Amino acid sequence: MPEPNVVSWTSLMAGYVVAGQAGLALGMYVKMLETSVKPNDFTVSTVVKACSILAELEAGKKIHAHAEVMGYGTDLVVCSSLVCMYGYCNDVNGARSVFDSMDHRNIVTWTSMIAAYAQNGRGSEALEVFRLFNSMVRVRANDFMLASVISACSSLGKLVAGRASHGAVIRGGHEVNDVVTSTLVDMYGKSGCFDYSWKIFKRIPNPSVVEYTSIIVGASKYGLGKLSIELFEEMVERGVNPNDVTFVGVLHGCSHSGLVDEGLGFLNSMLEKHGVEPEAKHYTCVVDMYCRVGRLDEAHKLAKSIHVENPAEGALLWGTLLSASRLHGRVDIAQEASRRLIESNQQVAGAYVTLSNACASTGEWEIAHGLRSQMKQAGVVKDPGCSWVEIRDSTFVFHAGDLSFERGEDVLRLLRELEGRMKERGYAGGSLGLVFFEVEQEAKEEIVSLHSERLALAFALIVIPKGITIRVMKNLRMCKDCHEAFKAISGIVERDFIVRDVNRFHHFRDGSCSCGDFW
DNA sequence: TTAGGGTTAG
Repeated sequence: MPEPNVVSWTSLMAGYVVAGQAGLALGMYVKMLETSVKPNDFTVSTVVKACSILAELEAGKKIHAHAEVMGYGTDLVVCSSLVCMYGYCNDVNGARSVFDSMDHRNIVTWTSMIAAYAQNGRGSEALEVFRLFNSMVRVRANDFMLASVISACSSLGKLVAGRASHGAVIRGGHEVNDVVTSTLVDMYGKSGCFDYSWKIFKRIPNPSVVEYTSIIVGASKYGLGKLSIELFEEMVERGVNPNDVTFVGVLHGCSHSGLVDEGLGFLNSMLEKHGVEPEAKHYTCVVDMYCRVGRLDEAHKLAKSIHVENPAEGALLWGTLLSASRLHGRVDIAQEASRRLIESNQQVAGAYVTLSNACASTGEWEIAHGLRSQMKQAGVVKDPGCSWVEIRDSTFVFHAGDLSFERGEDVLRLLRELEGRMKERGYAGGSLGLVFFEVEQEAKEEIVSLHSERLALAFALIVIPKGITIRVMKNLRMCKDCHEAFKAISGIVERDFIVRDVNRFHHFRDGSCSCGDFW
């Protein structure tokens, strides 16, 4: 074209974006600025989208500034694209400030804001914006918005809100939308209702890779490793190609069900059979797999050989090994793992605490105390974790060892009783977290170091009236045996409430029982 | 010629 105009330039950039060449779209924008053709609002929205895809925050900010100067700072579409861009680049506050600055918003703007929160692990704020949308806007949420809302519910384990959103999906006729169904499969799986997940999944005529992956991840988290392998095989047979996330899902399943050989088989088949290059996250699953069956040295050897792309990836890898070494009393490996975490400035507080606990568990009290002092001196503070349980509309939060809540005494009494009965039946002591320490040579003092999850569970057992079905996750950091014993003793058959941990779905972590057994 | 959604290991 002898004289491309603004529409020609913008079309070309939009074409690059569609074709997955967002970098080239940005390059074209730079070229365009060298000509006499001025960008318009359409151009700006397009390049902002390119920045979103590339997660290029700095470029995005420059374009944002430029847009303000050119007078597009109040345009609805430009602003919506900016909200989305800041969200994709993990600058949620940036997204919110654009959102707040807008005089007019439409459903796309609202959805972008909700998604920005949901994608950045800020589910409660996502739901808060959704509530605001419902109170301010007379338009009904559509499939795009509901997908983000349901995703926020699953990250929070909010089954009540998730069910309500499912209702909105049905009323709006969005059940056929595959993005929506995959969020539902995921949400029910993460909220303790695998049977619902399964029902929804089974009704999908031709599940996509994401829908298959969601159900595989769900099965894996439930300790149904064999089922997750069967689902994987079924999807391959049906010609659906697994992706990197799918492999994380099956490897996770193998790891949590003690299927080491099967897991290694999957790792080795990834590239050859399925064209998916194994990454650090896949090797991390395998490290976890070795750890759960007590093969710490192999896990350690593998961890050392893995190339990590960034500190966060390394933190996941070494954090896995660190907690397993603590559980197995391998102070040597724990020391190396925590050193690596601290040096890379990742989860520093957690690394100190876990190493200190590892030393304490092998009786090296002086080192354990020394590490705590070091933390104090360095001003490193560990945020206490918590668990919570939703009963009807209320949420009850619990912290480890803290009994200062209503009916705290009753909870302690119940746990003592259950613990006593488990011991009578020959299960290892400490399985409910009541630990006895030698204090001052002779006196034995009971120190309550109850896990927050168990407080939440016991509280629910007391508060939920008899006659209501109680369902318990295969969880609570118990091995299979202790879990079965606990279920039998406490008379729990099924569950109707869920105990949540702040570290997302901690309680699914079977295989790491405090009795020390692995399976 | 423009903006929005899903699955991921400790």
